[in-house]
Amino acid sequence: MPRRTKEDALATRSQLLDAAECVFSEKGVARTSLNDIAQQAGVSRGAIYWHFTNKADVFNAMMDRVTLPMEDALNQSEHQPHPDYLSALVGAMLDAVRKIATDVHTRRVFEVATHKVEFIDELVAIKDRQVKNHLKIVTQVQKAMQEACAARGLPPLTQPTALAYGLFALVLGLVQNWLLMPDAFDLPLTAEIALASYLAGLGLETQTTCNVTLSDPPGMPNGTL
Amino acid sequence: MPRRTKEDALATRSQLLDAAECVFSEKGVARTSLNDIAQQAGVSRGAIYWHFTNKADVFNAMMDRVTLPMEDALNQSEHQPHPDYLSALVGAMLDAVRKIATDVHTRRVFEVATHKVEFIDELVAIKDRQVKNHLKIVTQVQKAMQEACAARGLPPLTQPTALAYGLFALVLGLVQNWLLMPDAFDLPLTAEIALASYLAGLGLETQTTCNVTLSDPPGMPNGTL
DNA sequence: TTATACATACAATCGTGAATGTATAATCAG
DNA sequence: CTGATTATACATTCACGATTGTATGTATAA
Repeated sequence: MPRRTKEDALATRSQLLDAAECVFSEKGVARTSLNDIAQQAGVSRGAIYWHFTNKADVFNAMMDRVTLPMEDALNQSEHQPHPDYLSALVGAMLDAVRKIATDVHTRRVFEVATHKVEFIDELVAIKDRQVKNHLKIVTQVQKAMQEACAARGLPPLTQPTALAYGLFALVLGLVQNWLLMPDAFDLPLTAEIALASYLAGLGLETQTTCNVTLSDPPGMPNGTL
Repeated sequence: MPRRTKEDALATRSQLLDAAECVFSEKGVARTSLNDIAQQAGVSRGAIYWHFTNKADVFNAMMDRVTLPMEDALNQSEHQPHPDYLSALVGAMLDAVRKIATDVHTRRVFEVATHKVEFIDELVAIKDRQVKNHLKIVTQVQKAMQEACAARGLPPLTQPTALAYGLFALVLGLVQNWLLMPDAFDLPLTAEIALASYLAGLGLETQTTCNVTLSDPPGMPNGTL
C-alpha cells in the first residue's frame, strides 16, 4: 500500500533514522546492511533508497539530526552578548554534555560517532565538520579566557593556545571516557567539577549552575575506584 | 618457495602487522580485506591464515604489539617507588603522549584504534581492556593526588574522583583531538602545559621535564587559531 | 492522469574460510 | 655426515553467502 501522504513519508524517514541509530549502535555502521535498518524500521529496503542514496547518506542525515541543533546552540552563545562571555561558553559546553548524558538520541548518536564508525571515504565529510567545529570552539575558548583575564585585572595568560586546547580536551576526554564506561561516573557532574577546577586554577572562576558540595555526593560511585 | 627459516616466518609475521597498520589506517578496518593486507605485505592471503585465524586476530595482534609495552611502562611507574608518586605517574603519561606523537607505529595504531575501527563483536575485547586500563589509571591518579596533597600539607581534595577523571580526560582528550588534527597543535608540549596548569591549580605542582617559556614558542602554530 | 512512495525482483560483485598443493627447512635414523 | 621423512610456511583454488545498486511493479494521493 504505497503512496502514503506526505506526513507519512516524513514519518517513515524519521523512523528510518531512528532505526539507523539503534542498529548502528548495536552492530556498528560497517556491519549493518541497509536491510537491517529497513527491517528494524518495518519497511523494505526500497524505502531507504527512496529517501537516501546509500548508507553514508543515511549516516550523515542521522548525524545532522542531532548535531546541527547542538552546533546552533554553541554558535548562539557566541553571538548573544553575555556579561561574561567565558561563562556563556562554558555553560553551553556543559549543556551539550548534559544533553549527551540525558537525551537518548543524542547519546546513541555520539556513541556511534565515537566508537561505532570508521571515518573513511564518504564519511570523511563528517570528520571534517567535526575538525572545523573543534577548531572554532578552541578559538572561542582562547578568546573568552583572555578577555576574562583582562576583565578581572589578571596578567595575560602565558600559554593561551595550549590552555584553550586543554579546556576543550578536558570536556572532550570526559565525554569520550564516559561513552566507554557510562556507569563509572556521573558525566555532567564530573564535567562541572573538573571544568570549574581547571578555570579556578587560572583564576577564572565562572558562575555556572555548579552547586558542588564539599564531599563526593552519594550519586558518585566512589566505591568503583 | 615456501618453508622459509623460522626467522623468515617471524619476519613475514611482523611485515603482515606493518601492512595491517598501513592499510587499516588508510581504508579503515572494516573495509580492508585480508587480500589488501596480504598484497601490501607482498605475500598471499594464505600467509595470513597461517599466522592468524582471521582479521580480528590480526587487529588484536597489531594492537598488542604497541599497547602492551605502553601498559608495562605505566605499570612500572606504579610499582617502582618514587619520591613523588604523582610526578612519576604524570611523567609516564607524558612519555606515552610523546611516543604517540613521535613513533610512527604507535601513532598509526592509535589513529586506527581511535577513528578507524568499530568496537563490535570480536573486537570488543580490546575495548574491555581499554576500559580496565582507564579505570586503573584513574584510580592511580586519584591516589597519587591525595597522597601529594597530604605530603604537602594541603587540605584533602573535596572531589578526588572527579578531579582524577578530569586529569585523565585532559590527556585522553588532547590525544583524541590531536589525532583528528595533527597539524593544529604540538601534542607533547600542549599536554605538558595543560597538565601542569591543571595540577598547579590544585596546588600540586609536579616536577616534570616541563621547560615552558613565558610566551607561546615558535613551534606553536598560533596563527591557525 | 500523473507523480509519488514505496515493495519486489534481479544481476553482479566481493570477501571469507576451508581445502588442497608444494617446496623447503628441520629432524632423525643409520 | 647423509639420506629419508616429516612438519612447516606459505600459495592457489574453490564454493558459498552476503550486500549492493538498479530495474521494475504498483497502489494511491495529488
